Amino acid sequence: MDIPWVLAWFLVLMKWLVKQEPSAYSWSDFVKDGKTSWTGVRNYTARNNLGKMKKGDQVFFYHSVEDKAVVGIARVVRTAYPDPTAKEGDWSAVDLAPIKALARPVPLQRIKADRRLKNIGLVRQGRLSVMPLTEPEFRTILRMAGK
DNA sequence: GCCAACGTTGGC
DNA sequence: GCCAACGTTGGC
Repeated sequence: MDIPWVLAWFLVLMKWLVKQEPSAYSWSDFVKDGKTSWTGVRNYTARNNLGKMKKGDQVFFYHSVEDKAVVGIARVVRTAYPDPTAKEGDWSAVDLAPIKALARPVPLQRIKADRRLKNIGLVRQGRLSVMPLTEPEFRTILRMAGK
């Protein structure tokens, strides 16, 4: 049986979450730019996750330190390429573009309080800056944001 | 290859 | 500002 190509494509898309300190680069900076290259990742696990991103994947934008909340959704517009800001070493960047801000940002506190989200990197590995989310995890956060 | 020392991130 | 968690570095 053939799967319609639209559905097939939907099934392979992955979900991600990236962290950024808003004092360094905020969601509003991102919206103003319309697109950005996600450079500066210097952690192997995070870099490997960047490498798995596919064009069209959806990515939550999380504000660390000051806000501690998921504030928006972006999409991958260019897959991994060598990070131009890396003077040495094998580091990667991707290009992201904003889709939309969440109606209500989802604070870390609420994420931690939800049993369905207890396995996400944000909770289990606090320092990881680029992490995958399962489809249910992604939808749970989306629902918490109130459509 | 082990592990102590050190550096960084990020929540509290 | 503190500190836990984690990653990296470098001496042995």
